[in-house]
Amino acid sequence: MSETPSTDISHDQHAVRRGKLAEMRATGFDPFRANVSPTHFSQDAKALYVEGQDNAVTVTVAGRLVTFRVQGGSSFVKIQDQQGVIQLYFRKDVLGEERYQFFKKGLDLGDIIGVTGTLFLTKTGEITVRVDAFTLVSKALRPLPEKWNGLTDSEQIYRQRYLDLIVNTESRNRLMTRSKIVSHIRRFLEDRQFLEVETPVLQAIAGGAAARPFQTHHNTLGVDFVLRISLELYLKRMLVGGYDRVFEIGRNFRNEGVSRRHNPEFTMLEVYQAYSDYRGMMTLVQDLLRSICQNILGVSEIKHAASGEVINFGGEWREVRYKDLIIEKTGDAGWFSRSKEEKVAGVQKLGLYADPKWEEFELTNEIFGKLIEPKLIQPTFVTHLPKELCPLAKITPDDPGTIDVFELIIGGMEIAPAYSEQNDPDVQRAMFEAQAGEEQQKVDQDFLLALEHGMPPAGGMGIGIDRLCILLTGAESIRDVILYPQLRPGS
RNA sequence: GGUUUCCUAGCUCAAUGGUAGAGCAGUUGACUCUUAAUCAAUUGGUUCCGGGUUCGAGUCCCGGGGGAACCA
Repeated sequence: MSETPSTDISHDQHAVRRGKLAEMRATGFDPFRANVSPTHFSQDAKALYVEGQDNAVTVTVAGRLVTFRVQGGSSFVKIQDQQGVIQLYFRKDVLGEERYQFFKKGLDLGDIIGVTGTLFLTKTGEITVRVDAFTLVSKALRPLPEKWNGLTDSEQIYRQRYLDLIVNTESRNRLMTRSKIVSHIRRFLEDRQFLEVETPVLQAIAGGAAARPFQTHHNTLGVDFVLRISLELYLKRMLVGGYDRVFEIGRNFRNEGVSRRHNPEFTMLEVYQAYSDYRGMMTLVQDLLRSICQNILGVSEIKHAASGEVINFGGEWREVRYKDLIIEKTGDAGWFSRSKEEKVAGVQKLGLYADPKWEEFELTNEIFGKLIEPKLIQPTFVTHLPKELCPLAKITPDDPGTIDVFELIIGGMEIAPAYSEQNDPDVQRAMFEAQAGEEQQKVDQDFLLALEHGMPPAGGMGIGIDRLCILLTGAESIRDVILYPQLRPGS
């Protein structure tokens, strides 16, 4: 007799689980061919419990095993579904020897099961399902991350988001809040008779913003395309087409840096309303953000994660001119009539890097971006921006150097820019050409043709959904509010 | 792109240049109201990869891969 070298696989959780699966299949049960019909989600089920009436209500619930406590002939386990966690109580005398043994030995943390049973209250006051019958409907062949510390390795959190969602309640809640915010935005706008539309991602010219686009190619047409960097120009064509209130929530792509605040693909909301203007957009965005706070977060103020300051969404929102903020910061009432050399010196004096090659408005905007914007924590409408910053807005009637726009800053971040949209095709063409001259951008002639057919006066607004979610969920990074942030492909 | 920093068991983390360890998870056993259940026993390592220095490298050096923070 040769002794068979019994290889100890007890340390290899993957192998152990595969072994359990093989055993089940050998007895004629394949969990991957089983299913269950849940009658309730976990929290809905718990809500059915009537005080003092144990085992009166029968439910079927399903989810992933996240806690497993065997205690001889009775066991408590917990399963997790979309709504959260519910405790289950398994007893040998209810299930019988064979099924109880299958439960004890066949199941592992991470498995997905369905159970039918009755609701009761444990000694310690937790509503629990007393299990009469159960089915395994998916075997987890890999173990879950540790239960107490969860998953902390940021790389694994992003690459295997599903594990993060299973194990880190905070991530789960934060990303679910994002879904609810987006859904609420749709409802809010639809209630105001805005129509949601979808416009092309593949575009011949990347318009509506200044950013480096991703290049791609259509084989059959034999044409180079870019992925859109903005939604703006196609939505405005909708205004020409007679859709007076439109919006799109869509992905934009910018081939630029990746950071805590930037992902190469990000989600924008853009809204256009005919016969409105940037002041109308102020009301709209205030109402929208307050509505999200009330209905989704259930609050009227939130704590700003970075500064610790409490941001108040109620009350009057501050409104201030760009120019006044710059003068205040530089302490120079004559800043805007200084020469370029003086501005370079002025920027450097404030401790910032200033490139002499920059345009004057860029020098000034460096001060705004680096020293002013990060300090604006409470909701602030910055108005009357220099016209060079955006070629798509109307010039302020009594100040040809500025445009009828605002930038809403909250928590030191630009949350929502809005314009009185330029609808004069000739002015628009001149602005495009001036910009094209500087940056060698192609002019979107097709858009100008549309404007020549007549676009109603309109207010337009954009909201960076990712940044809004950072703000409202107290996240530290854009990666925490994007399910699958961009990473280098793993090895 | 630059600077700094991190990568050790399935997960969370230890380890003066000198025998790679702990908790959880896993395995075996006990336990019919547990709450990070408890108790007893126990398995588990290409220390990200490739070189180098050294009697000796998880640790020091060089190159590469990936992550993070700050800067651009």
